[in-house]
Amino acid sequence: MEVKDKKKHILNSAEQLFARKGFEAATVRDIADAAGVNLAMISYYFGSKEKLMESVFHERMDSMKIKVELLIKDTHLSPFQKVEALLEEYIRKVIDKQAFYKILLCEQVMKKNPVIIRLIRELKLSYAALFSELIKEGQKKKVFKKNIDVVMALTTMTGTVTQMVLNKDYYAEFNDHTNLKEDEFKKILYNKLNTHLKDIFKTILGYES
Amino acid sequence: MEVKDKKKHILNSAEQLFARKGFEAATVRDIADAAGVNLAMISYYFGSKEKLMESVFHERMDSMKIKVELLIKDTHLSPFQKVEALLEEYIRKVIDKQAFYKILLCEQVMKKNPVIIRLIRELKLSYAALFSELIKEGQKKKVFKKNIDVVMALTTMTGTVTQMVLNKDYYAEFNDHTNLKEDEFKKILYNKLNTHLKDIFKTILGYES
DNA sequence: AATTATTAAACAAACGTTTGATTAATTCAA
DNA sequence: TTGAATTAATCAAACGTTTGTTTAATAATT
Repeated sequence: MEVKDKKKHILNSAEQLFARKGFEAATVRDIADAAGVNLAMISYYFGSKEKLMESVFHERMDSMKIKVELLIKDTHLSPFQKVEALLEEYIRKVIDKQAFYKILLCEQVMKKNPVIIRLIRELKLSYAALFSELIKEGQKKKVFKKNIDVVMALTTMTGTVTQMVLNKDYYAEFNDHTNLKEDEFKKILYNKLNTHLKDIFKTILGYES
Repeated sequence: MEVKDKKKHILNSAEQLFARKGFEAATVRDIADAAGVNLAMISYYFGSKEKLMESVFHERMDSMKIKVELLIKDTHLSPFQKVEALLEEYIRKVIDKQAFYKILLCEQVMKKNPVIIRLIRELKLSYAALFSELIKEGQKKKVFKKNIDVVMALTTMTGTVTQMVLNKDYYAEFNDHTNLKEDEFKKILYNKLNTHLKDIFKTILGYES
């Protein structure tokens, strides 16, 4: 196995175990075993357990950033269609990368690792900047109302989706989806979150379809 | 100091440290030091670190349950006023007990301790039952629309409030509230969440004021 | 020949828990 | 109320594990 593949294996195993057990409870021995590599390779490749966590973030954060320019500059889409696209992409990302979003959540609670805190901050600011831009455009075109609270709106978006990832077992139980395959259930979850948040954002933004 | 007071001291310190550092990273020595008691007292009183965590949950969960009967049976309130009351109480609880809600969040991610999982499950089911009851009443009186997704609605409620607790520093920064006293900021947070969620729930429930 | 990758073993530190001795509080017959 | 007997509370020290990390030897690659 190549070195790059081995590193990726370690990162994947670390991501899964950090999400399932938390940073402290997931031992480097757990991670090494899960990745099928020798214990010492983790220090050899990443320096330390802490830096391994930072590597997970560096690796995964990139895929979390939303293609800003593509969305902003697309003249074929209305402001609300752009917001819809933002919602859709965010929901899809979280559902696809549930493990990482669980880690993200815990790190936001602990606020221990300064490198990670900065990365999260940058991600949040980029979302806020993009969303502000979309809102301004909609307000200029008189389809969004004034005095929209950007942070509050994003809080509902991220909060609803994140909470749903945590509650999905209850949701499946409540709606008799326990016998569904994972992919099918994910699709239902995605659709449900999509229509739900779209409706909510119509209210928040003042848009009427 | 009396034994009961000492136990409460330990529970408080444990709650704070579990919220700040997480279950694994918060050591029993940390907790004992913070509570001003000898290390061995924690095993002596609570049996183990795990059972200490369970005691924190048993102690705090009670205050989390919403007074169901009082709300349901109050004939002076309209269905939406009851939903408003539910929202208000939930927001107030989370803002007041932020430390515990952070622990709650992490435990929902890890799902490690079976005792705690069961407690969380019971809490969620009690909220769902109460909320379903309110919705049915509103539908019978023709002020709420049909086909309301209970889990989804509650997910937005809990998700928005929980996420705001995590994002409150960004919120303060964005809205120039960094120089406010904690109590004043809490009040602003409470009011903002209240109006925000009230608006959202008007959409979700179909109520028009 | 020189660099890189891999390993089993060992490292010191920190962990939750227990021990055994000591002190404080409570019980209860005299 | 007294005072010995019993129980409960407290503590410093030590327990055996487990932790993340390092070492030093070996294998593979360049």
